Amino acid sequence: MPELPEVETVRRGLEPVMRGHSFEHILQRRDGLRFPFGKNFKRRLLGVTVQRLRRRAKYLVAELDTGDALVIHLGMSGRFSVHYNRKMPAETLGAYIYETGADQKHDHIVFTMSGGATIVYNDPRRFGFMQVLAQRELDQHPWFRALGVEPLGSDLTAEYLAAKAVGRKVSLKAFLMDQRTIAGLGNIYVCEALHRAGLSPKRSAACLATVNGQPTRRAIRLVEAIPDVLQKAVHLGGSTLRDHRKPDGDKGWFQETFKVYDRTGAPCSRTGCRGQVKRIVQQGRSTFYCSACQR
DNA sequence: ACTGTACCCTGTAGGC
DNA sequence: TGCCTACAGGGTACAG
Repeated sequence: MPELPEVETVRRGLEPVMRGHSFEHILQRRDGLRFPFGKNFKRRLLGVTVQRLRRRAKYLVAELDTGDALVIHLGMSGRFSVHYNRKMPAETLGAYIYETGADQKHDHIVFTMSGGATIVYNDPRRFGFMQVLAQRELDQHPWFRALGVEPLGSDLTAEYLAAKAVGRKVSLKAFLMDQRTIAGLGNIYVCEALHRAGLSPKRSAACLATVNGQPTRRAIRLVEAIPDVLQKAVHLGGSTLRDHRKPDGDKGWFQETFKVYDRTGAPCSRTGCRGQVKRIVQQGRSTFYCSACQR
């Protein structure tokens, strides 16, 4: 579900209720999600203060004053909701659910923070996961070790992409979906960025490699299109297809501006292009693109 | 080393 | 109404 813009939207919603506050109560309703939470999950959080909440790729990282970090991945259907103005001991979740009409069945974790906010993690498919890890081991942890550059920083350059693409026969779609290339892209934003860059998702990634030591125009177009589409999406609170919600419950609105994603059969929106959006399957996932203007 | 497929899990939409 | 299939924003294990 959540790609970089959705995770960043969640981070912005959680930060004000987590930063500077400690975990007062934790209701843990199962042993784990995709992976076990870990044996000392609650013990390493209770009474501990969150110093800051940052994002790396599609991970949320709550840095704690113990030197630990609560690391969270939302998988496909994970979402957080924040409830203010009511201090709710974890034991009273039943009452909370009754009051709010929340989905009890898939509410897996409830944090009650010292500042008074109640934070509920809901995840029907349970592809999400969270664990407490030592901050100093994060960089070498399998979840983080091989991640590529952040697309919104200054690290994403045509030269970087070109170097990564040398000799790669995989499709551009698969190349950009790979978190080792660029961290945080997913199906929606890869499709949208490729359309904006005018590149076919079927083309081999090697087409981005340098020619005579110079970055290709294709690589340059991509490193412009990717941050552009991500920034606009963050600005609109991400894309809500079904699950994604900001922690305050609002939807994201970027889906209203999709050029190709989930628009099979629609006329291509590029000025002067008379093509229409096609759907194909690559790596077992849908790809949406315009074969007329994406070459 | 690289590439593609199957799989984890639940819910929903669409065809019949 | 029900049943069936296909598909969904993610990542990983494995086979070739």
